[in-house]
Amino acid sequence: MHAPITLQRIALETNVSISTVSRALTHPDRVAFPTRERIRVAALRLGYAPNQLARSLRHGDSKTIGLILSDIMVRFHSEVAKGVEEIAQSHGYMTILCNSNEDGDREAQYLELLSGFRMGGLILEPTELNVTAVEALARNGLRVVEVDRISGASGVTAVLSDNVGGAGDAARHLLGLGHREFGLVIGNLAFTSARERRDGFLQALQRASITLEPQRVQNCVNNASGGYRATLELLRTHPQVTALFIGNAQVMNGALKAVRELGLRVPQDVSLLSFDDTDWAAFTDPALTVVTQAAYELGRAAAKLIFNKRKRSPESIVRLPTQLIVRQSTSSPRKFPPT
Amino acid sequence: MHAPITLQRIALETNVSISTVSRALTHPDRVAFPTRERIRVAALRLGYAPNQLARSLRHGDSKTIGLILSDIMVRFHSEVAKGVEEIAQSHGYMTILCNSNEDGDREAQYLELLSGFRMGGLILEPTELNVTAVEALARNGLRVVEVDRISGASGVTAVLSDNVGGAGDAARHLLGLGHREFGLVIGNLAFTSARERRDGFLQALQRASITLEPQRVQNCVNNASGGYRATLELLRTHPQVTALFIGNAQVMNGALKAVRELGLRVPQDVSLLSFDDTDWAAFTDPALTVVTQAAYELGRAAAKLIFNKRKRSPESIVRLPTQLIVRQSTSSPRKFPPT
DNA sequence: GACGACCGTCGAAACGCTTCAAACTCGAGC
DNA sequence: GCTCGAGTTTGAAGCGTTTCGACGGTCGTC
Repeated sequence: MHAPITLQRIALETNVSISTVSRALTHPDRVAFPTRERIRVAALRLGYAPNQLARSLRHGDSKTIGLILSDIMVRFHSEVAKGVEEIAQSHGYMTILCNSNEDGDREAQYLELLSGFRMGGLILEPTELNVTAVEALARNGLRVVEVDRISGASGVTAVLSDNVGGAGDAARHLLGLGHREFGLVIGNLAFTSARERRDGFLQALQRASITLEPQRVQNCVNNASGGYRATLELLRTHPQVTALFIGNAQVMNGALKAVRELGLRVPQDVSLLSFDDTDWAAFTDPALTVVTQAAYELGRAAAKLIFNKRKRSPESIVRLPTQLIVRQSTSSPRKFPPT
Repeated sequence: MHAPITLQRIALETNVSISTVSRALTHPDRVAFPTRERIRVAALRLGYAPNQLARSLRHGDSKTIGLILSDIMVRFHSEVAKGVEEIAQSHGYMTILCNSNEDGDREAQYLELLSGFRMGGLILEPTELNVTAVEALARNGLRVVEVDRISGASGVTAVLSDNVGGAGDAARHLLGLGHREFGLVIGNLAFTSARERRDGFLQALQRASITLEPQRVQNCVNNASGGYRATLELLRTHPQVTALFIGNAQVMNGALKAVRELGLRVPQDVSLLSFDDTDWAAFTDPALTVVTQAAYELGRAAAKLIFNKRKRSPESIVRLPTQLIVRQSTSSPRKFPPT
């Protein structure tokens, strides 16, 4: 409960001025050796830790970057977070993590608070509700990088998965197995990532001259119960479906539950393929065929854009490839063999 | 790239002093209505966001709490993080998240940096390598709460699962099924959580007059490959084992892989029971019997201790109950029926 | 009509740090 | 002996905010 140690205190102990203490600790070479040592030792003894607030205030930059995620408990997001944190740490920056919970108000609140921290940069998984606020930050010179999806704000860069390509791979895999009756439980179509996955899948089908009625594309919230309900609904109204493309791992969780409850066997009765790999995808029954995103790399790439002082190319979009991992949840359709 | 908006700027625009602007925005009731409105409108128009650094410097407290986790990608940890963030946010605090990766140096580095932020509190999953640093922080008046495990530092409080009780439940469940030949793949025994789980399990066995040779308790690093190797080793040297108690979900992941590779059927050949529930535990083949921790609640409880200004009871330990969830990975032993 | 009370506003100081220009110290050079 | 300059150290200003004591004007009261 002592008062915190300041430069002032060290100055008193060592009989030099505050400015000398400051320079001894931050630019040791510009201070005579004996003085420098005396100060160093005193600082160590007293357990001096520089007040980062004062330091940042003076510098006008706080050596932190902000990270606004929708839900840290979702593995994809935490993987992004770890990538960001990794790069930030290697540049001596700290990461301030905020959970928006896909809530526009909360996101707005964080945006305002973070902008008051004079951060080195901001990385976010945006909702589409605060476009003007984000644009304002970018216009004020803050580096903003969107990840996973884009809000449409101008002046920001983005790091995204190649959703169209990944979904296309998924479609081609299923087509190759002979499927012709598809259903999509795509997640929340409010996000560009979901829309891109849908479009990528549908485009690939179209090349094979297959079009899908809109009712076969289920929009739902990005969690297990959303996926559960949407899957039940889709399979109830379209029992002829032999292959389900699921938009992300959270939704897949609910889809699995639904399929089990309906007593459908995977992949004999219905093939299942989703975006996002997880620790457990290989251990589920059956092991899941997935399109995996390079989440960790997305985070790293986003953070690198913050620190890449050179290239000031606004509004560029970086796309990272996805990868199809074929396991046991997809196979040729039994109900409706290839025509 | 405009210079950031400051009180000064608003003062100029509205022809009042800086101090009046400040009061108009933070204590509106102490400023005459017309002035207050003029200022409010100007601030809004200019997009003023208070410089939190200056504000915090002045206040001597930065409205943030620090959170040092070992690995945000592990679900247990991210769940804790979300709980912490939830409570912090409800108190108007931001959470600064740092990943120590179980690396003592990195933890030390973060401890120093964070202490310079004059935070409202610090929550960490401690290694045992920085006890003195943590004690110093606590002595300086910083509220420190350890979560999941304890470092032994004095002056800090802790929020932990009832590991002994949970492991005891696990043991009693397996004993009840008739198992007598046990093996433990407990994770990293450097942590109190792992030691408590081991001890809880062994104590329960002892009550049933069963003692375990030390070789049947495998220490390993807390990740899938650690669990994989340890499980292989254990089952190689003790093929008579009919039930495996696994220390956490990461290790369980590797254990599952090992058991599969050995061609053992679960639960016919070997029963599997681990700490930590996950999204997927119910979907693995077979669905996993687990002892689940209230991770989210652990995080919330830890954060509440930070904000609980009243009770200044140092070194208290809060224990949260665990729950045994019986699924299909445990059954009566086939190889060695109950004696 | 003068005095005190009160409301609203202002100026200045302070939070802890960095940095620039100025000042000091010494020894070398003439 | 005095000057000059290199090498060190110092004082002061300023980052943007909050807050305290002071100040000026208005109004009620006697």
